[in-house]
Amino acid sequence: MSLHPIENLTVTDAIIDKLETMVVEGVFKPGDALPPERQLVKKFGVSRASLRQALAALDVRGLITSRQGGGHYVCDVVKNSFSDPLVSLLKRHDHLKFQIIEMRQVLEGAAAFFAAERATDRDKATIKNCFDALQAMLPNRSPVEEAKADLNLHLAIADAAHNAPLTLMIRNIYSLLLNHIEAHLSLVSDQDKTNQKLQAQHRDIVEAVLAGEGARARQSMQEHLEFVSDSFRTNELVEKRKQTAEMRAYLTGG
Amino acid sequence: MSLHPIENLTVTDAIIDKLETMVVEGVFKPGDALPPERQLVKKFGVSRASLRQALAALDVRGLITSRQGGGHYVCDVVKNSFSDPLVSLLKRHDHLKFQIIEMRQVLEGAAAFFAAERATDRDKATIKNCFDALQAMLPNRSPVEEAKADLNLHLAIADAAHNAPLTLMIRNIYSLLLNHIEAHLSLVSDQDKTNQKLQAQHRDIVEAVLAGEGARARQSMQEHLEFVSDSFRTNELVEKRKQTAEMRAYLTGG
DNA sequence: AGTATGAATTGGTCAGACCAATTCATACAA
DNA sequence: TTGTATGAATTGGTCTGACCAATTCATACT
Repeated sequence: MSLHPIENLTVTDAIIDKLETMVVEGVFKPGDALPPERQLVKKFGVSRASLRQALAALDVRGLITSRQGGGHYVCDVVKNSFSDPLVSLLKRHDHLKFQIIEMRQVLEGAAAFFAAERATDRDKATIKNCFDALQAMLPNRSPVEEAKADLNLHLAIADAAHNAPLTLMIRNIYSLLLNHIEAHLSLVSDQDKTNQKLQAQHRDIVEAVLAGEGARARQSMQEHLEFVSDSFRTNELVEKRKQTAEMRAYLTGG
Repeated sequence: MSLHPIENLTVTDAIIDKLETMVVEGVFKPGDALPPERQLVKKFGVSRASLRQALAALDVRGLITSRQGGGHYVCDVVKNSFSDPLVSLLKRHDHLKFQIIEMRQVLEGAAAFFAAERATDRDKATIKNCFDALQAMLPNRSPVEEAKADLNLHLAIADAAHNAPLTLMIRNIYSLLLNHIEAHLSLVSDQDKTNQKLQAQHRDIVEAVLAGEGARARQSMQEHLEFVSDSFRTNELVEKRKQTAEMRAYLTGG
């Protein structure tokens, strides 16, 4: 067993490649323990430092997990597709979420402004349809469907801004925040007061856009997102309290 | 099952978290070199092995790249999910350039607003230094240097907004438009009237930011970029006419 | 002035030691 | 027999210090 770093310049990269291959080829199956570090070191003829760097890399990639005193274990590789650096950053640095939401206010505010100034008749029809669909959904109370309809309205407005990069960016932000948005909407789905406010805000935005009043459209959109952002924060606190309660129950109840 | 991630038990994880935070917070900006390993070791009070394991993890995550004998460099993390699609779009459709410039107005306007509201004394000092440097450059008439100083001022303001995603996005847009910006600045470098206006606009922006007047900062920034954008268009037309003339001469002259 | 050289800097690797958590065989007790 | 302590062996986590290899940069030379 020889490690020939041909394309890989560093020993560490070669080890990563080797181990990765072995996992993929099924030499080590999911759930299996890797041989102990000191054994791998002998087998590969490398230092423990290099080996451990490689193992750290594989850990980050989600291929293995490690337990001190236990060993290194091959993971059930499932969620590897979600490897966007921003996603993982977002999970580890929660405050970034609110910075992104802040940026969303800026971008969607601008989109609403441009939409009011540039929307074609076709755009306006689409926006109105989305709004009607969202409104017709009130008696339903299906958070998932409502979230989808809500999203459609916002995207219709973004499209009407006729600025492709802007639309693209707004879509990206939505995909980043999708989980949070869905969670949030299902939390507030039974709060009548909140829902009424949201509907009123949506109506205001749509009216402004259809009337071609750019400044008012931007203003309404930003106030709307400000409200959503606040609700976000509030319900996040509620969620944390719930988790605390569950944890307490788990620890005391056995 | 764990409701929330267990505390960081290992030194390596703590280092990863630390460095990640520093990158995200903008302590190290994209393209910057990290301090040498031996220096970080002293600063963090950890061993080089642990530090290097953390660096390996950040490398896998795409936050940094390393060159032997060179150093560790911060990557443009947001590039992947935000501006990559933009690059291909821009190459395929040139007219998108002006839509991107439009978005630049939106983003930098917001950045100026936030900067006015949030800039620390340190931020303000940096902004003022950049402005002074730009102003001191007038007699020089070196378009390249002036472009760089101009860029620095805008980036300093973006940093002062204290919104990491926003800052990165503005940086990305600059890297997208860099060629265009340099070309434009060398075209207008001998137009005294234009330069005077640009200086006055910069002064107005800086004053507003330093005075903490958000609305005025945004307004000034947007007017400034509107002016730049117009100049862009004009000089592009000039350029096209030149090309047309050359083409005609080529065809008729033989 | 341009270039070449070599020392200093900096990342990459290695070796050996010790610490901390886990594992597991053994001995003991119910 | 079964369950449970106990403690040694195993195994991952960390530290130290040394050396190698690529890069960088100032210096001297042409």
